[in-house]
Amino acid sequence: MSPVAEEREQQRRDRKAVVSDAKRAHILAAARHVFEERGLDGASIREIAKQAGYTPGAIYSYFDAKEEIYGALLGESLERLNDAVAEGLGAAASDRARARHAAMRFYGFYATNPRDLDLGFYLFGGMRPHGLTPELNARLNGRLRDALKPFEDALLRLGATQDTARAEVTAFFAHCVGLLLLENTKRIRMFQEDSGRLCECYVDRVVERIGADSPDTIPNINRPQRDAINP
Amino acid sequence: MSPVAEEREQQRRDRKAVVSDAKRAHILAAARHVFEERGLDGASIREIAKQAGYTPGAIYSYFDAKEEIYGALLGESLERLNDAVAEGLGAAASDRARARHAAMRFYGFYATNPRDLDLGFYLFGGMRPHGLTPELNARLNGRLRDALKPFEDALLRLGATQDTARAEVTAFFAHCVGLLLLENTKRIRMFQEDSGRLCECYVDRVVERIGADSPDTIPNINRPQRDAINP
Amino acid sequence: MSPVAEEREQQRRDRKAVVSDAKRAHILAAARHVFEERGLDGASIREIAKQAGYTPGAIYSYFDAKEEIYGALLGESLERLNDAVAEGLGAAASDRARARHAAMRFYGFYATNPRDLDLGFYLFGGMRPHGLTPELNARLNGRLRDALKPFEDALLRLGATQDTARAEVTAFFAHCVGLLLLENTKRIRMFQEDSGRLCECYVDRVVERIGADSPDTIPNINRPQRDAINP
Amino acid sequence: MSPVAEEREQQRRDRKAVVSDAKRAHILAAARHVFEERGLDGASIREIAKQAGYTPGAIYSYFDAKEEIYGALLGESLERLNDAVAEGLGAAASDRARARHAAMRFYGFYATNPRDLDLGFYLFGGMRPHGLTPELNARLNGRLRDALKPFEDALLRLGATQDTARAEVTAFFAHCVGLLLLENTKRIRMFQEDSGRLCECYVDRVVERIGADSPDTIPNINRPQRDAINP
DNA sequence: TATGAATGAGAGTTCATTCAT
DNA sequence: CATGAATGAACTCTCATTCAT
Repeated sequence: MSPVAEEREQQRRDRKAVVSDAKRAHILAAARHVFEERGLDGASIREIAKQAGYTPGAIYSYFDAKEEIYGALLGESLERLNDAVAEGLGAAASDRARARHAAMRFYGFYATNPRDLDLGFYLFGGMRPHGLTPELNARLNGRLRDALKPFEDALLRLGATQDTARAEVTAFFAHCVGLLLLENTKRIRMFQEDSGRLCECYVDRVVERIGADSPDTIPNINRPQRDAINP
Repeated sequence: MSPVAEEREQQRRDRKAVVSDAKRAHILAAARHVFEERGLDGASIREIAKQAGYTPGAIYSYFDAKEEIYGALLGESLERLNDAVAEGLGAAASDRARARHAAMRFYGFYATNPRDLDLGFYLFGGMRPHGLTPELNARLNGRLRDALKPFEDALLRLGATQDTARAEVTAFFAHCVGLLLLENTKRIRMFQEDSGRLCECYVDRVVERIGADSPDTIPNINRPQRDAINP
Repeated sequence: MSPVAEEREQQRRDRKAVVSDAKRAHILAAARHVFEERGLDGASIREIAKQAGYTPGAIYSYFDAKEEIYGALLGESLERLNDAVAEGLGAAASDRARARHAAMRFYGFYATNPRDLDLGFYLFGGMRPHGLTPELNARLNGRLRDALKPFEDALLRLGATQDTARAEVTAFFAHCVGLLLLENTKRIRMFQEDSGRLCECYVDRVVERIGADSPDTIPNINRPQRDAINP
Repeated sequence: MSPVAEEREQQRRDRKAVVSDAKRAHILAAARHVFEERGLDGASIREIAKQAGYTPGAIYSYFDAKEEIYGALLGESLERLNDAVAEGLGAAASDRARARHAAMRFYGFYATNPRDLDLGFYLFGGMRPHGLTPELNARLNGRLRDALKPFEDALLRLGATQDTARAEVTAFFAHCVGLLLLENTKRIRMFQEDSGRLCECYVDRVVERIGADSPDTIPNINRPQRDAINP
């Protein structure tokens, strides 16, 4: 094939790939939509296909199995999470602020997009052979950790040891997840509390504890009373 | 009807009710068993009936719908939870100890019986028309709060205000739930942490914070270092 | 339970069992019908159910899997085969006649019911996990051998050794199967031959060969020329 | 069009035809491969296309339907069968040897390539609208007969009449097919016999019977005992 | 010629639920 | 009270085939 023809061929392939990717994304969007409306169990291939304007069989041109769709959905979700955490992080004026920002952004992402949390737990929980290969699993795990990295880094900068930082991040993650679940299932109302405020409280305490010896560049005038969650 | 006949009729009804309750309990036990072995999705009416020694149709003599079984199961689960939390509580030598005991027992129950957590979240999450009437829902909510009451009471005794105690209990509940979920989905391994230890840490901090002015009757020699989770 | 009640209960169970068996047989008949009309591949659960006047799911009250239907069909077929072979065998006047009768009845059964041959080969060929358990397989194999037993016995009576009899039976079985297949696929026409006559020829030769030293009680006047298939 | 241009056009057409035929053959080879590995049912157009390095749609440039592929495959198979039978036939030292050679080669081909037998029976059995036109059917039938011709000729040379030869060939073909089927479905093991030996036995008997009056040029010292299959 | 997305039909199977008995 | 057959809808997934590009 002549170089010219080769290039044309390449262009054609690219064009096709672009279209194909767009359609895949479209199906994924439909899947997310269905999933948001009817939950994970209600999200059948039929329903996803219908939403996307396809027949069920057509879906299998883009995904090998239903679980692969979920895998892709989770991957996408984690990317958005990372983006959300990173956004505005550079503007933080101090390590304390960075820690708070990173943590609250993490929380905020899932507070705003509750279905992404379901997705994460469903998939991280138990997956069928297809869809979540060990490699994909590792990659997704990595992206989750990535999203918590900024918080961890800030803690380290505040003087925490590696071990302490890791433990605090883990505990924070758990706290977040718990609050979010309570929020999603409306359980938090039962306790007449606001999960966002509780999370902020928790993060502040962690930051105070870790950064006790590291004077904040901008003194934290607004939050003097930290003896109890509810002053 | 003569008073005598009326009494007899009542006795007959009572007898029937006792038998019926026993059978209901038996089916519930079977359901719990199936549910523990195969998870929520794997637990079909057929399977539960088989386990209980019945045919599928028979189940509907005792429960109106599958979800009602789950509701009953959750009710039962919450009773066991309350029992677990109460057990040995009287033997605690101090309010600090009572607080720790109540909290860790709560955690321990779900750590030991992970399926009960699933159950709780499945049902508290979203339920179909049958199965979780508002009244039942309220009752179950109440029992959940009951299980956290001992912890709350201990905090109050340690000097917390009503608001603080409620907030701390809520936050603790969330923390617990988060840790347990991470544990169940093996996510906690990802962070190379132990959820039990993290929970203990969390509880200790709460107790220290609240009980700062209330000297423990038995000085807590074994846990002097509370500056960081990972010393 | 009183003996009377027990007996009644037993009767009720029997009645139910009879009805159930009849329905099972009805489904089997429908399956055989579908199978005869559309072949093994065309015989879907849906089609069988429709034929039997059921919805697809109902079939699974009687059979655990599609292949179990085939298994049952084959079992039934082999019973009919055995019956066919046994019929009129007692009336045979000599061992030679018995041998001929047993062999030709075997052939005749499959010549008359070509689908039963398909069934046998499909199932004996390769079966999925369900439907043809090793035990069932062994039982079916046994019934097939049973159907050839009368022929084998007759050969033994005619003086064949055990080994010779077994080999002759095997060869006869193969010959039969080959002829029947050619017949069913109309290949035999291609050769302008009649498979029934060829089979008779084959059997006669075997009988002559084995029974050479064992004078027939009724001299076989009608078949003097055995030098070639086509005299 | 000028004669020159016409010739050029013809050349172009020829070139195209050659290329097309080569690709067709390539697809056929892929189909055979798939079919050998996964059987008739497992051989999907998708799989064949993948093996051949094509996409499913491309296959339809060369074959109108899946069944046509099978038809072509069978045609090819029969050519190979004819080749196999012919090979080394000239070296046979006597008519008896030729007969034995031709027959056992026929048997050997299918014993070695069991899938070709499946193919033959699948197609010769029942075919859908496409794939096996009467003409193709006639041609394939012809090739099958061709493969049996050498055996028939040898029998004629040994003195058989036309009718006898045809009948014997038919019977042999059936015997072969039966043995091969028993072999393929492992049924022959059930009888603890070896199908190859049984076939040889059968052929020897036919040859002895037919060639009784025609002394073999090379006396058959090695096979003196022909009174029973199992001496 | 080749692509590959898309169709439409269909496969086996499962399930909660109902209901005559 | 208990049975168990039956429903009807749903499930994921596969396939031969078509067709615009």
